[in-house]
Amino acid sequence: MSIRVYNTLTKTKEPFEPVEPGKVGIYLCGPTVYKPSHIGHMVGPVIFDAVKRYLVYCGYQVTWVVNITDVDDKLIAESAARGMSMSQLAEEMTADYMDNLAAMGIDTVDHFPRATATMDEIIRLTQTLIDKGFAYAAGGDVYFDVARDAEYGKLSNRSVESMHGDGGEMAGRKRAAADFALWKSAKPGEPSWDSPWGPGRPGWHIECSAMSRKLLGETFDIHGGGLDLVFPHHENEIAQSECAHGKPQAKYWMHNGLMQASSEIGKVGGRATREIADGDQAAQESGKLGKSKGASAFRELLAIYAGETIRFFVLSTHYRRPIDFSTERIDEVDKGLATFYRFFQRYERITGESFYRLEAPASRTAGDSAAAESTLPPDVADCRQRFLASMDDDFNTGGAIGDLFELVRALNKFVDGESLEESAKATPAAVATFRAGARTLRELAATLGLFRAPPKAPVGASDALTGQLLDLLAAVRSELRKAKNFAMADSIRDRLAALGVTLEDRPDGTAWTIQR
RNA sequence: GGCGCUGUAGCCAAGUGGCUAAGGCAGCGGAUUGCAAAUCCGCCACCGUGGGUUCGACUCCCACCAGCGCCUCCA
Repeated sequence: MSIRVYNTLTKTKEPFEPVEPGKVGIYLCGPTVYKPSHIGHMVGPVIFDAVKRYLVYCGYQVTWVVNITDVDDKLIAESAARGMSMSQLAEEMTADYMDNLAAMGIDTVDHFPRATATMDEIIRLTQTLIDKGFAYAAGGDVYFDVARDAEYGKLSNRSVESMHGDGGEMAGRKRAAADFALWKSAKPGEPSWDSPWGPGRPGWHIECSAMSRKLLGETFDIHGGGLDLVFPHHENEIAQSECAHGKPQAKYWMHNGLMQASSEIGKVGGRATREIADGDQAAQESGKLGKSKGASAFRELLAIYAGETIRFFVLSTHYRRPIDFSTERIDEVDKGLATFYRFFQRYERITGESFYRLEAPASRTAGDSAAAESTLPPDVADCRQRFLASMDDDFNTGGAIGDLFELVRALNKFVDGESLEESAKATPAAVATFRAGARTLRELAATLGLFRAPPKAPVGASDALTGQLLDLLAAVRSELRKAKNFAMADSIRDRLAALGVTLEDRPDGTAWTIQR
């Protein structure tokens, strides 16, 4: 009954044991805020939100840090192109990022440190590396001397010799092409900070070393990020932090697979794609989102889908696997998600209370004793065990969601078997058992950040008059059905269906739902 | 070229050295329904190809094929 985590550093699943018993520090590489976020930027936060919730559920005290890199060459270029200051641009894009996180229900991040607010620590860390002989100043720049770090390359499993880059535009100042900048001198007109080496700005990787140390300490538990960051970003971060501190930076390195844009062309198959790929612009869009011009802003996606739908979509696959992004795929998981929402309505019909107000155990131990002490519908306890086993195994959210589907089915089956929707047949004991089962669903889903609040009502449904009119139509139709005028009753149902309203005739009346 | 990942039903996707290989979407039967919807039950996979290890592999090893990522822009 212990959690196991896949560690990029060792390429194996390891038992999860925090550096300090009971406490967990997580650092996730956040965005460089120079453009609005796209769906790829949400993958890590969604996954680690679930990781944190699950760890908290398991009794750990978790501190989760997501950094905001608000100084960088890309920010300088973009702000210049837009004719605004770098800090203005950063502020705007940070707000966009925060809005997106909020829409996704990601409210578990404890700290959002900004690079520009960590400048003292960055400069001190750079100085430490120079003092210890791991870095050198050259013409206002400071570079990390890769040759001095015997362990360089251990994360991405590559040797310094194997790197045959040209060293970039600053190659002339570097001792070796693989050396990377800790500090970059400012060109005229660029934003800059004073430093012992003259005015300049931090290199790309140093800010994460400084911020993680500041908030989580020299050695913390989990460092996360996209798979694309393994090299060079995390490799360099490890080099900086570990050479400066003389101890491991993070115990576990977790990397999530990347969201890939999937176009129709990309799906045609290997050969066809190959042939097209050479010259066709569209074919290039079927690839990595970060590079793709086709990756639209995340807020546009949120205009179509509820945050919960996207969360469900991301979590339905194992985090280390790449996910193909397509609206068809999202539509598909959305249909599965609707099964849960229907169940919640069913729950409300039976118990008279909202599923969302159901109090469930917030910790695993509380859940264990609740499961042991209360009478549960058949299979519910098994589903719970399988769910926990899935999550324990490297946060297998895909498997866990499968277990949730089985749990709902067990609950629905119980409702059918006990005729709980017919008040004459529903016994208080059976309702209590049902409620305990629903509580289990709520308990487990909460660890994935699912079903915390009712989904936003579709457009129109929030309009009181619309609801009243639909109630009226349903009532009229009920009269028609009683009078055996089925032709007219069916016509109403068909015509409402054409408008996107589904009617369900139940023993106790007719329910309507508005499709998106 | 170097490092690494993936290949499971029409589609998406978990998973295990050996009972009937989760789950979702789609489809097809059935129960239920005035008919539907919803719900429940049932059906639908020999796990890329070829070898090897083993009493036994989808699961381990090798080769091959296909797709993908990284090798200093990238969550």
